[in-house]
Amino acid sequence: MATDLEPRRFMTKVARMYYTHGIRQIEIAATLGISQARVSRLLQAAEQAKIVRTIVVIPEGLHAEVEEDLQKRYGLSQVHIVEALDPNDEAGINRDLGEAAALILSAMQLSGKTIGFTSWSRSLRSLVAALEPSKKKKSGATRIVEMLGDVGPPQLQHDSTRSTQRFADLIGGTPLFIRAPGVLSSAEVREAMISYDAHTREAIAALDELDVALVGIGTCNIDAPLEPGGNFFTVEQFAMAQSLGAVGQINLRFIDADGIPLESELDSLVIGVTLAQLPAKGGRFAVAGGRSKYEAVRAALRGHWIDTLITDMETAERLLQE
Amino acid sequence: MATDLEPRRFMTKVARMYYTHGIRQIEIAATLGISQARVSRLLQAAEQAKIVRTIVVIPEGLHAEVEEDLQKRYGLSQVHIVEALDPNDEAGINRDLGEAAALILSAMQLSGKTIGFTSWSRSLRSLVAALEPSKKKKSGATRIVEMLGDVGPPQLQHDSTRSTQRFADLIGGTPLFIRAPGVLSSAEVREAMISYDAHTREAIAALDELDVALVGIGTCNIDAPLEPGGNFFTVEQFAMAQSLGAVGQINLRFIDADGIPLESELDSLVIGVTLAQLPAKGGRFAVAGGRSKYEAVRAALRGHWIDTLITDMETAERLLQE
DNA sequence: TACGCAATTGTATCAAGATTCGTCAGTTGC
DNA sequence: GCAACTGACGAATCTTGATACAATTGCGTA
Repeated sequence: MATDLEPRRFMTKVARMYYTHGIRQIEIAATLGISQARVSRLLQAAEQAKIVRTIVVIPEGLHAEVEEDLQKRYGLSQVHIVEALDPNDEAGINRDLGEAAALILSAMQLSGKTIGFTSWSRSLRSLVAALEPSKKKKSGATRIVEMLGDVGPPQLQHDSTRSTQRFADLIGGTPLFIRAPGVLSSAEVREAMISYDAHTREAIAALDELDVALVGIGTCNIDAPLEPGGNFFTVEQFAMAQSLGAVGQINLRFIDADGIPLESELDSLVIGVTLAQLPAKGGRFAVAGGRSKYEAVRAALRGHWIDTLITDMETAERLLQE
Repeated sequence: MATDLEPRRFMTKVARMYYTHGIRQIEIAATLGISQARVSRLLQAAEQAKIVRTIVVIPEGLHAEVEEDLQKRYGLSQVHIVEALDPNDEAGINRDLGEAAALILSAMQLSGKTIGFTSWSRSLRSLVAALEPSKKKKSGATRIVEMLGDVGPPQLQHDSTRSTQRFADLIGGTPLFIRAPGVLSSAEVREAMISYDAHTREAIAALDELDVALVGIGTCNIDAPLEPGGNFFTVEQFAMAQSLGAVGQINLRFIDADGIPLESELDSLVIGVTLAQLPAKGGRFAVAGGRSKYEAVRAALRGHWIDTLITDMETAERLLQE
């Protein structure tokens, strides 16, 4: 009888009985005339189908003190701190930061804005993975612009493109892709690449009109999934940047320990946002944490290249020391 | 050290480990050096403290067909249907409807609006009970206006006032109370009561500027927590309304089976919103269901006094028959 | 029609999590 | 200063929920 309800309906019914009304599985089974095992499985399915969502809200002001200190110290508009489970597990930290960032972002008013996105950043891809679909009205005026061309191996490029697409879908905007390598072998090739593709030109033009930028902060090393050369900097180029004093980079624009941009011929090889193009105060987001990125994050803060930071507790505390 | 911050922090940490990372309670206990029992208790506490929220999303379009049919049939802008566990349990239905309505309402843009609220309605009080605090910026311009004076015993009046207050808090607006009985013994007393209190006058004035109204739909009987007489209609008055053809009432304004307002001297005894004051199309909300209210809901729909309905499946299907 | 394969469901069992109960530390009151 | 009280905690225990496995159903194919 009740069994001939459509599966989704049935799942919802059971889920509501279990979670909303707090009825035990056996009782649900009894009233519906099915076995307890089935109830258990239906609940699993409901969770799988995202009918049931269990979220852990990080209470506002949990880390209020540290957050405020950081805000004052570096003149930031917003700071969010996530407690890391294991300070050594950078992948885990990135996931956690991404989730937190997703919550923060979904609470923001983004429609109509032009949003720069760095799809190769792991933490930002985590963000997208954690974003929940919201039924906000789609606004065609909202644009999601990639802020850097492709970097790394083809697999990563796929992931990146999918992230941008999904991000745009979830936020209800139009994605603008940069379908060109992020790093090229010479300034001439770079020019050629830009003139080559209309979509890319459109995206690059949009970089001048960013309202919000989700930037990636990186070290001066080549991280795991990236490969030197090809469409990325070579080991030598990184070494050269370091010899100029670079301690980190923001979307592949190198900065020194004080956040001063280090201009070099490397800049002319990159297809992507420049530091000067970053939006005005209030729209410069970074999601970055973990020990390896500490120097880079500090430099970015010192240079005021970001004003909204989502990071882990350990990094936050180190940023406050000295 | 920090007063009650430490436990919350701990709860959050454990909750994140358990729910977000899916670690078993024993393992959490092991890594944190506490017992499994404590982990279990912390998780309960976290749920209690609303740090962990488990919500059952009613998938969009689950009842699409019935909802659309209802929309067309009665010219409604929105219909939401909730599956009732037990069609006989009116209290349960009200809770369910309230929860659903809370979800819908929280997805709406309400800031800056003037919102009429009927605090004695059980389903609307359920709505408030189910509303989650949202960290939307408080807008002083948002006003929550009571649409009816006090009815029923003192306890109910307390609950009503608290509901209105809480609703205003959660939505981020200012509450405007009507601190006067909802039903008076004569038109003269009514006038006197209105002129008596400045707050009440202010609230009543706001009723002319409603953007959204959350109305209560009622039968022509005296429901459990209400008492005849005093600040409510007497049995005789209800009987009189029925003899005029009333099958229900919207905030104590009687209507017949076709939704035609039944004007009588009873109207001059009520301190509250009039049907003419209801906002324009799109802002007339009703949360009502259960067998007893069917006639009244149908009448309200026929008269186009509401255009957004949240009801239960059984009522919805009955509304589509005949 | 019979057979085989896969998907679905229930039974029995096992693991995970909730709860009971006794202990202990910190408070209150006399 | 010493009961009596209160609340937090962990070990043991009991309950609840997940799962392995078997039975059953449904369906396409020979």
